[in-house]
Amino acid sequence: MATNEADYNFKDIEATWQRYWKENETFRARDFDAKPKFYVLDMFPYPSGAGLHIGHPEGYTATDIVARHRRAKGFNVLHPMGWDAFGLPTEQYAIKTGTHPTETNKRNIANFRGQIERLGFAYDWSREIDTTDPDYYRWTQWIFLQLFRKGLAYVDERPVWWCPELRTVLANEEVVDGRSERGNHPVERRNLRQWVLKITAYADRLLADLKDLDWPESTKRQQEAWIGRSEGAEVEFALEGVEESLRVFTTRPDTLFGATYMVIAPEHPLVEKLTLPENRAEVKTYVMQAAAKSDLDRTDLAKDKSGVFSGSYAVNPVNNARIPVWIADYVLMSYGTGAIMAVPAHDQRDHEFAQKFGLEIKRVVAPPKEADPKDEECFAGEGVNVNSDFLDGLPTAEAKQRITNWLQEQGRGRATVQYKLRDWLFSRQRFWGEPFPIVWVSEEDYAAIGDDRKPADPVTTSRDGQVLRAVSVPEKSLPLCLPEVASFQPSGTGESPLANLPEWLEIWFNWQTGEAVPAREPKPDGEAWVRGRRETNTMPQWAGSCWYHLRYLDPRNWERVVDPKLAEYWGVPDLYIGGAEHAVLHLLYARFWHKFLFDLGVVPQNEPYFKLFHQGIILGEDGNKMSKSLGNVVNPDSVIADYGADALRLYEMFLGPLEAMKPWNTKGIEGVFRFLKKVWREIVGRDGKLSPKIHDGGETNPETARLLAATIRKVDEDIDALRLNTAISQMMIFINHLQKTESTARETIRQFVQLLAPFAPHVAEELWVRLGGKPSVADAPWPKADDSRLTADEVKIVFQVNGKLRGDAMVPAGAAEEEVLALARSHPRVAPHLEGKTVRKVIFVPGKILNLVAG
RNA sequence: GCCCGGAUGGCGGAAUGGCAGACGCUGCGGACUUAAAAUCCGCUGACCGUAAGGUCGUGGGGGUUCGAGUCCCCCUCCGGGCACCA
Repeated sequence: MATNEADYNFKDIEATWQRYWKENETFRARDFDAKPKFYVLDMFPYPSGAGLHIGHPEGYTATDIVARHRRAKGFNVLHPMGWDAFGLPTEQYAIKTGTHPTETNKRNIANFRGQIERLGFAYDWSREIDTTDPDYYRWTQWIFLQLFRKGLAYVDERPVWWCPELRTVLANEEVVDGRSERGNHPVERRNLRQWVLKITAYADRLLADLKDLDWPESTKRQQEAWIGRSEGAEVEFALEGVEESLRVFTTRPDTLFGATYMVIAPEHPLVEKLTLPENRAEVKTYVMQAAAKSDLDRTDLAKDKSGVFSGSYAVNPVNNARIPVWIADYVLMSYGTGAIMAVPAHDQRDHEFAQKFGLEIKRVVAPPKEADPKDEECFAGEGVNVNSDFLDGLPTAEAKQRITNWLQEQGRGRATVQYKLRDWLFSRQRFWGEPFPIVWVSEEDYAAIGDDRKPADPVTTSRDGQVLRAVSVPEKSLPLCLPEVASFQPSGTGESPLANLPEWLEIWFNWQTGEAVPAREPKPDGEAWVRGRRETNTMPQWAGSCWYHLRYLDPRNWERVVDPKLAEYWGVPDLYIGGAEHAVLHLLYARFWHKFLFDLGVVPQNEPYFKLFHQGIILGEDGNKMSKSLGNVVNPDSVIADYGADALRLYEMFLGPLEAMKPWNTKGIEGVFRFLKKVWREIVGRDGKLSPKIHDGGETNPETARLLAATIRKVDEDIDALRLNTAISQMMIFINHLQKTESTARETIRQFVQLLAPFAPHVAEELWVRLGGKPSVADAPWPKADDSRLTADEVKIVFQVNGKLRGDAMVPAGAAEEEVLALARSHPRVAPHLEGKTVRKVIFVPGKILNLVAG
């Protein structure tokens, strides 16, 4: 017991019970316990220097309530917490102050952990993980090496997003409207050599398996749209005067007869060959302009079409029509084949282009009669083919089939599927990330190195004219730790600060043991030593969070990512709660890695998160997003100081539906604080002893018994459905009722305290003890609702006349229609409305309503 | 432009097609107090009415139904996502 105090002293109570939970390891999850397991996971935070935000406890409280509820219901609950600690702010701080990120990180984590502990969450801290801990990133590197060996990690020079402010490249997913997702800095296209993960190899599965996931529909749709599967056909167009043919992708092969020109992207490899001498100057200018255009300009909302004629012609395979080949930046090199057949009569973009440049528009699909006549000009819908020779009269779907078969027979095309999803750009030019466990060696040395260090197809680059090939360091030698650096500034050459460390970078490398010595020293003896250069890129912040849900199962395992028996026992999270902002970043990447690990046999499930829920955003009191500049930021520490953690937890849940965006209201927290004080007063008398209202023996007040049963049932169901706001309302109704009663059975109030415990655990522990319970209340089995109390002898029937409420009456539960009808007719408020009318129809819903239709 | 989600008192919100506004906040009135705080009690959608009671009312318009906040169609506004992806 914390105190013998008469008043609700949340400070003492919360400190006491937090200490109790820690000392007794109350929330330790037991491996292989015979109870059914329940794994509930929060998206782990980035431990920023700013400390915990008021939004963090929202999701964390929700999972905590679920975890404590499940525990009370007899589950072996795993509820862990950790740190997604690689990231830019820590590194920026290091650049500014010279403080090593490890130092900053340690401090920030201690601060975050303290804040989280003061909220009283039932985490199993023995499983705490930190993505920047070499013991953790060792396994991030290990998974990368498996990807590398399977050919799913490769190096490619390609136009990538470069952020000059951050001095690093960013993935597609990290760029929003031409700006970096983190920090909102402008980004530009640069051709750079980068590590890329072949997430596209999993595109079909990432899409198809969405159907098995219990996720918010909007998030599933976002992923679906991001993966962007479209079925269509590839068609080969012969080119005049050029040997190569031009391959295009189209989703509308049925409109092939309407193709009146072709467009290739300015970056298309055939631009040069297709440009006739007299067009050269113009094309060159255009291509250069397109290259200089920022992507924001290129995808500008105005979308003013531009392009130039190459001078060359292609041949439409279906009718041998000669059609001009244009170069235009509305065709993207990065999608499909970088070339299209333009059908201006049936594609909006082609139509705009054709109009602007006076190109032929040939209609080949007749719209259905009900189509909007203003679509006459350009009809992109489905209809019936016309002007299409052997396709005439066929509806779109059949025409597609027919022409695709024809192309296949002619060897001029085939059915294909395209995805919008691009491979995942995986390298960053930063210090504070996982180093790639990769060494670059010469072609000759590569040949001598064992196959278990290489992918089937070599990953190759060139440096200063020399061809280099990538080999993995031996798994046994992991982790490859971040070296000490003098400066955290990126190198001036677009490489990470690691490139500034010749001792670390240029090495003699023993490919069998992973040992390395600086290259300036003499080559050590032994056959396995080769000259090597380390990879200087580091992994993006997403890497560590791709698999952290697995490490919690077995956080200190030195031999494996996770013990298969533990992976089997705990499985994947039964509930995952976190923000919706990760819909296509973390949640897509983690699915990819998890599926890959499934394929390797490391885990027995093919998806990491079957049930996902997004908590909403808590806005400032003024209804705006909380921000320092608006001065509307609410600090959790000061709320805890003023009202306590229990009140904060309760209030965040009481604000509204968990998934909703809702404003903070300082007055509102006083309401839940008042509720806690009322609960306290019902149990603790003014003298600090048990309230004299509490009696032993059974509950004597039938209404109390009924309301208790209803409350148990509602709180139970609401927690399962994450309707935590209405669960709290119900508890308020219950306590308001108790306040009006003369006396309450000890057992009644004990059960109520159990219901409160997941929401306000500290005060519940304290009251539980004061009621004679043995700590912890978390160990007490969840109360069962006495359903017999819920079936009343009498029910209220509402009387309506013509659908309007006119009165009500209590009737015996099983009352027959005739009885109720008689009551209604004679009801003083109903009768006047029936005067002079005949009842034409009676609708009777037993136990609910009697509606008289009269006229 | 396309795809989602939403709109309910002064505010946050509640409501298996069946009493709209639970619960909380705010406001008003009252009790306790020398006083204040705290606590407790009552009222608190709009309009008409002394009252009993009545009329209206869930963004707007239409529909289905004995009955619609809830289901269907159209529109407005707000939020989110995608956006030249062929």
